Amino acid sequence: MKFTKSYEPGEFEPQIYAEWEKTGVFQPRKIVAESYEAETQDCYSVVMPPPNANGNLHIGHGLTIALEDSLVRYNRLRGKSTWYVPGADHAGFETWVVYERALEKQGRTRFEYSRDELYARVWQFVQEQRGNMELQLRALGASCAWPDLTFTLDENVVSRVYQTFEKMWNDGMIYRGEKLVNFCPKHQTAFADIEVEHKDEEGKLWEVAYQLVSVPEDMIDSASDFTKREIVVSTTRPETIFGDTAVAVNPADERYQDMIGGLVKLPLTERVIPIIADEHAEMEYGTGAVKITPAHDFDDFEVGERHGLERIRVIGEDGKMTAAAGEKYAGLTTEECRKQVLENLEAQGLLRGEKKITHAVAHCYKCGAVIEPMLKAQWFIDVKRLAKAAIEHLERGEIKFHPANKKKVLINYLEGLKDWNISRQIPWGIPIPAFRQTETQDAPEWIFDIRTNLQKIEVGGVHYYRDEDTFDTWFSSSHWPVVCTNWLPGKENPYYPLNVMETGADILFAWVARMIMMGVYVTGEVPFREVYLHGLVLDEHGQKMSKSKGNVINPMELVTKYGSDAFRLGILRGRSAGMNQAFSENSVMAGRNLCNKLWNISRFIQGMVDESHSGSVVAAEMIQAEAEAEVVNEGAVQAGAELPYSTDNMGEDWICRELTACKDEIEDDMANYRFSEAVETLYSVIWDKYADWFIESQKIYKNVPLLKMTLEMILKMLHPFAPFVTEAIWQSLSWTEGLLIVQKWPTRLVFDAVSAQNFESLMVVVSETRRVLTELSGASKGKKWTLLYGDDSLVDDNQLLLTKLTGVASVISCEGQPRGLRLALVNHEVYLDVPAEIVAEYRDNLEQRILSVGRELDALNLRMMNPNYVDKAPAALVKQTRDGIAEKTALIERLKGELRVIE
RNA sequence: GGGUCGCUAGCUCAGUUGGCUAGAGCAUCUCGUUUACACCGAGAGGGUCGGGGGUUCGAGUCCCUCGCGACCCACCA
Repeated sequence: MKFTKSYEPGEFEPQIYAEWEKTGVFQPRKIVAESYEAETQDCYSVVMPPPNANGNLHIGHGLTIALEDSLVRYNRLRGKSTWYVPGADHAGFETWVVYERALEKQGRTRFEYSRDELYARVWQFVQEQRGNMELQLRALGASCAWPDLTFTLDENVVSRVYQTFEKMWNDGMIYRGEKLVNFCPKHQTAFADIEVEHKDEEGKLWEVAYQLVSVPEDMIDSASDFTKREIVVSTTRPETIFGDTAVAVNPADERYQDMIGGLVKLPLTERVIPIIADEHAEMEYGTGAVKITPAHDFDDFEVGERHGLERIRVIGEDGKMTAAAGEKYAGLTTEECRKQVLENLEAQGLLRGEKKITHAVAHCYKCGAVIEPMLKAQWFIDVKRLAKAAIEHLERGEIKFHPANKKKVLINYLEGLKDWNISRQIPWGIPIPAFRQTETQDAPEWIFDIRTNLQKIEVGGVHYYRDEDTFDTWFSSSHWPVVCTNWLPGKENPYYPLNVMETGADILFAWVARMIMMGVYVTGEVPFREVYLHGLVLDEHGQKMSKSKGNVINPMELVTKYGSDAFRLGILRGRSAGMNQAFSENSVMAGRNLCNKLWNISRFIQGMVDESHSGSVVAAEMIQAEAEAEVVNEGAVQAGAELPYSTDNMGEDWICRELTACKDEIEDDMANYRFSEAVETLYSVIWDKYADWFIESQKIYKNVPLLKMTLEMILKMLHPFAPFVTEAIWQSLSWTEGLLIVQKWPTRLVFDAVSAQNFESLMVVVSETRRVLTELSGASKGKKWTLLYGDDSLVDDNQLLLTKLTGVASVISCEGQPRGLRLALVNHEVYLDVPAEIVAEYRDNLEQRILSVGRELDALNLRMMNPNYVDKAPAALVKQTRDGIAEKTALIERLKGELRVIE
């Protein structure tokens, strides 16, 4: 391959990915087999949160892949047998909604088909749509084990879920109960608590008078005129009046003491209901009296339980009033009914007031419809036991969280968790393996059986009928780490628990909590050792992305435009665990620029390598020989150290030091999931250090073996984050072999510390010279000045390098006769040989500089004058301050000397 | 009602256990046709770290308090 002038990601990415995949490097080296001996230390496992099988990847997936794949590639380079298991989600409800919409477009409804027909149709639909997301994962560079891709409806998933269900069934943790559930009338299904969205909304609180028809006997005297009396209740849902079975007041409420135990006539009906005392009624709220509708309100349901009240369903699953509401109202929508009820109450003079209030209203998270609390027989899991065990493992510190505070948040959630409704009335999902004795919806006897492909089964001569409901997808996906790693009871599995679970912070409760509960329940172990939660990717202004706002960023467009690596680098930068953070194309552009920079660094190095093998080698060697003649390499390499190259100048020791520090930092960052910092470190070492200083210095002193070795090291270190460009370079270089993806992570380099330090000192000379030169450029544009030096061996040894880096005409000794402008350097005697009039022009700058250094000096002196500081601060710090004072004092003296020369 | 997080340069964010003159990317300004790169190079400007108080020799960092913003949980009729 030949190096083009700039890196074109599109020309490399597809082929490179195909080659990785083809050669099998994504597969774990160690597989789970009968004879496998566990060497957990060598294994590293991550499972992908499964994207919707028939969907497209969004920006959140892009972040997930960037994070997970970086971890996986980093650990692969570190020699681990990595297993990154990809997944695809049948996404029960999500997909069902999409399918039902498509069905409706054809003018059909779900009611025209049987459950099995619908299931088959959605299966077909998903197969037709499938595949995009998998291509997109490849485009993002996910180095996952494709042959092990797990679909959430795969046979092994279903059978594992059934085993758990059976275990829970036998453990008495599953029960069927008629309880109030969150029901979406649009989608005709129940939801778990976690799936409903509460939104504060404007509403109205009406006050309705209920006439008393009797009072308790012992109070007959005090309420002799009770027939004229009434009790005014407060309600936000007058349409549910037909379901009222009591009016509740607080037992401590003096206003209503004499009414407790009495009866009222329910307005608009002929029914008579009791007045009861219950803590649920708050004295301060509204009138203090509340109507109780056990079949349509979660609180009232509980009140009803406590008082043994009847549950009357007045709203049906279609969201319309039932016959129980009376023939005048049956069939009306709740909204229409409310209107009529209010009108009729008004007409009868029973409406006593109305005021605006703000209250939380439950909505379907998908369609926004108001959730109707509905009385339904459903399967529930008694989660107390699950939660308790999970909390115990969490409190023992078996899972490390990033960010750490999420552990507390999770425990807090688990402690208050209520029983979990796992029945869903949608056909697309895993059928619940339960059969009832009768054909009607509810039956006294249920049995567990996994023959869910049959509607009717026979057991011991008795017929049983399948429950038509499916599992909540979170019930099956809570098994994800277990099923993806093929965990089996009694069998060693070095990939379970996972090393880390990476997913969005938004599904901490819905998914992470359930995986932990289920993992502990099924395997007795936590399912993962660490959890990394990423926040939401917001748009560039910090706004949530949404279709309606039109600010959605498509990751695939960015990949096409700037390359996969650029996208990955861009999305990782400036991002930390658990935080919702803004994202813009700018950061992707910066990533693209880095890729191009590295590409050109490599192109340049390849050029030097080629040169050293060709005819022009003579010229190169001459320069090098010339350079070496000038260099007195004072810093000896550490005794006993063996180097794969020889260090000929200080810059080489310096870059070895910097690259080693970089390597250490990346290891530290990755151990702590500090992706952004790792990328930042690499960015700075490649650009600000390697390219700006080392490569520049290598234009004078060529050390080809070192150039090769350091470039390889950089490629390896950047590979986890920018896999394509690094592999493309690796493939394009003339001397490298094999695939970069399976190379060995670099080791520390040996360097001479004194030499490295000297180079840094020289860098200061260069920077100062450049700064002064730009400041002078106005008056003396285009002229090339000479740099003079006095008693300065470091400068003396590096004339060529200084000339190259500063762009001066030459660097020569002033031979004891200093002239021109002295640079404001503490440890060096260097002059810029400009005429006196230019030095005079520099006078203002000099004065400013003196003032500024003076201020710094004052600050240091002030610190030293504080006896407490000298006493209590660490000695090293105090010494530093002292040295600083000495340096700055000397510097000021010099600058003042300059000023005197000018005058 | 309970809880979490954030407020640092024009923008988006770093700043790990308190310690040199608070950093980066992008943006802005000046200069630059040095044969790896204009997806570049050299330089510059820009912050009383949300307000107030406290602890400390020393606070962006720890504590208290107030303000603003975001999010999560919760059955207030």
